[in-house]
Amino acid sequence: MSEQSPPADVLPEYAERVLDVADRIPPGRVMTYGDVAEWLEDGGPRQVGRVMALYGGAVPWWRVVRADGALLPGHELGALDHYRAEGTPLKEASRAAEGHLPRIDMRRARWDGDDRTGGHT
DNA sequence: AGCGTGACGAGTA
DNA sequence: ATACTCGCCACGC
Repeated sequence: MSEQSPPADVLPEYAERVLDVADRIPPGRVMTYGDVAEWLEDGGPRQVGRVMALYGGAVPWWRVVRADGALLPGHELGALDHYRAEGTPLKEASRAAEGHLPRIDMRRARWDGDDRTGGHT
Protein backbone atom coordinates (compact mmCIF):
# COMPACT_ATOMS: atom_id res chain seq x y z
CA MET A 1 0.00 0.00 0.00
CA SER A 2 1.65 2.98 -1.14
CA GLU A 3 0.59 6.13 0.55
CA GLN A 4 -0.36 8.23 -2.38
CA SER A 5 -1.70 10.99 -0.19
CA PRO A 6 0.75 13.18 1.71
CA PRO A 7 0.28 13.70 5.46
CA ALA A 8 -2.09 16.51 6.29
CA ASP A 9 -1.89 16.52 10.07
CA VAL A 10 1.36 18.46 9.90
CA LEU A 11 2.29 21.60 8.09
CA PRO A 12 4.37 21.22 4.96
CA GLU A 13 8.00 21.59 5.77
CA TYR A 14 8.21 24.58 3.49
CA ALA A 15 5.37 26.26 5.35
CA GLU A 16 7.09 25.46 8.61
CA ARG A 17 10.27 27.13 7.43
CA VAL A 18 8.41 30.20 6.23
CA LEU A 19 6.62 30.51 9.56
CA ASP A 20 9.90 30.03 11.37
CA VAL A 21 11.49 32.91 9.49
CA ALA A 22 8.46 35.13 10.02
CA ASP A 23 8.56 34.32 13.71
CA ARG A 24 12.20 35.33 14.05
CA ILE A 25 11.71 38.73 12.47
CA PRO A 26 12.42 41.22 15.27
CA PRO A 27 9.83 43.85 16.20
CA GLY A 28 10.14 47.09 14.31
CA ARG A 29 11.48 45.22 11.31
CA VAL A 30 9.89 43.62 8.28
CA MET A 31 10.77 41.18 5.51
CA THR A 32 9.30 41.01 2.06
CA TYR A 33 7.82 37.83 0.65
CA GLY A 34 10.62 37.71 -1.87
CA ASP A 35 13.23 38.18 0.83
CA VAL A 36 11.85 35.29 2.84
CA ALA A 37 11.92 33.07 -0.23
CA GLU A 38 15.46 34.19 -0.99
CA TRP A 39 16.51 33.65 2.62
CA LEU A 40 15.12 30.12 2.44
CA GLU A 41 16.80 29.67 -0.93
CA ASP A 42 13.67 27.96 -2.14
CA GLY A 43 10.27 28.79 -3.52
CA GLY A 44 9.21 32.24 -4.60
CA PRO A 45 7.45 35.27 -3.20
CA ARG A 46 4.12 33.88 -4.24
CA GLN A 47 4.75 30.65 -2.47
CA VAL A 48 5.65 32.50 0.70
CA GLY A 49 2.53 34.60 0.30
CA ARG A 50 0.44 31.48 0.04
CA VAL A 51 1.89 30.06 3.24
CA MET A 52 1.25 33.33 5.06
CA ALA A 53 -2.28 33.44 3.73
CA LEU A 54 -2.94 29.96 5.03
CA TYR A 55 -0.93 29.73 8.22
CA GLY A 56 0.18 33.31 8.81
CA GLY A 57 -2.22 33.52 11.72
CA ALA A 58 0.29 31.59 13.82
CA VAL A 59 3.06 34.16 13.40
CA PRO A 60 3.50 37.95 13.38
CA TRP A 61 2.19 38.15 9.83
CA TRP A 62 2.38 41.95 9.86
CA ARG A 63 6.18 41.68 9.75
CA VAL A 64 6.00 40.04 6.35
CA VAL A 65 5.07 42.66 3.80
CA ARG A 66 5.08 43.32 0.13
CA ALA A 67 8.18 44.69 -1.61
CA ASP A 68 6.51 47.99 -2.37
CA GLY A 69 5.70 48.51 1.29
CA ALA A 70 1.96 48.46 0.74
CA LEU A 71 -0.05 47.26 3.72
CA LEU A 72 -2.15 44.13 3.53
CA PRO A 73 -5.53 44.75 1.97
CA GLY A 74 -8.17 44.18 4.60
CA HIS A 75 -5.65 44.23 7.43
CA GLU A 76 -4.12 47.64 6.82
CA LEU A 77 -5.34 49.12 10.07
CA GLY A 78 -4.53 45.96 11.99
CA ALA A 79 -0.98 45.90 10.66
CA LEU A 80 -0.62 49.64 11.07
CA ASP A 81 -1.58 49.30 14.71
CA HIS A 82 1.23 46.80 15.22
CA TYR A 83 3.73 48.96 13.32
CA ARG A 84 3.03 51.99 15.46
CA ALA A 85 3.22 49.84 18.58
CA GLU A 86 6.56 48.31 17.56
CA GLY A 87 8.03 51.47 16.17
CA THR A 88 8.33 50.19 12.64
CA PRO A 89 9.66 52.99 10.41
CA LEU A 90 6.73 54.26 8.43
CA LYS A 91 6.81 56.68 5.58
CA GLU A 92 3.83 58.93 6.01
CA ALA A 93 2.70 60.64 2.87
CA SER A 94 3.41 64.34 2.75
CA ARG A 95 -0.14 64.80 1.76
CA ALA A 96 -1.92 62.93 4.50
CA ALA A 97 -5.15 62.58 2.67
CA GLU A 98 -7.84 60.20 3.74
CA GLY A 99 -7.58 56.78 2.21
CA HIS A 100 -3.91 57.44 1.78
CA LEU A 101 -2.46 55.34 4.56
CA PRO A 102 1.27 55.50 5.29
CA ARG A 103 3.52 52.89 3.74
CA ILE A 104 6.36 51.08 5.37
CA ASP A 105 9.72 52.76 4.92
CA MET A 106 11.33 49.70 3.39
CA ARG A 107 14.74 51.32 3.29
CA ARG A 108 14.80 51.42 7.07
CA ALA A 109 12.44 48.62 8.02
CA ARG A 110 13.76 45.94 5.67
CA TRP A 111 15.51 43.21 7.61
CA ASP A 112 17.91 40.85 5.85
CA GLY A 113 17.89 38.15 8.50
CA ASP A 114 20.99 39.29 10.28
CA ASP A 115 20.10 39.10 13.97
CA ARG A 116 23.52 40.13 15.33
CA THR A 117 22.45 38.79 18.72
CA GLY A 118 25.01 38.03 21.36
CA GLY A 119 27.55 40.02 19.45
CA HIS A 120 28.59 43.33 20.67
CA THR A 121 27.52 45.53 17.75
C1' DA B 1 -4.74 18.29 -20.22
C1' DG B 2 -5.43 23.61 -20.18
C1' DC B 3 -6.90 28.07 -17.87
C1' DG B 4 -7.56 31.36 -14.25
C1' DT B 5 -6.24 33.14 -9.85
C1' DG B 6 -3.32 34.78 -5.98
C1' DA B 7 -1.23 38.07 1.35
C1' DC B 8 4.46 38.75 -5.30
C1' DG B 9 8.54 41.26 -7.89
C1' DA B 10 10.64 43.88 -11.21
C1' DG B 11 10.66 46.44 -15.42
C1' DT B 12 8.64 49.71 -18.65
C1' DA B 13 5.44 53.38 -20.32
C1' DA C 1 2.84 58.73 -8.62
C1' DT C 2 -0.21 54.92 -11.33
C1' DA C 3 -1.11 51.25 -14.97
C1' DC C 4 0.29 47.50 -17.58
C1' DT C 5 3.14 43.32 -18.83
C1' DC C 6 5.88 39.37 -17.98
C1' DG C 7 7.92 35.86 -14.97
C1' DC C 8 7.39 33.14 -11.19
C1' DC C 9 5.12 28.84 -8.58
C1' DA C 10 1.28 26.28 -6.53
C1' DC C 11 -3.72 25.28 -6.37
C1' DG C 12 -8.58 24.74 -7.98
C1' DC C 13 -11.81 24.08 -11.65
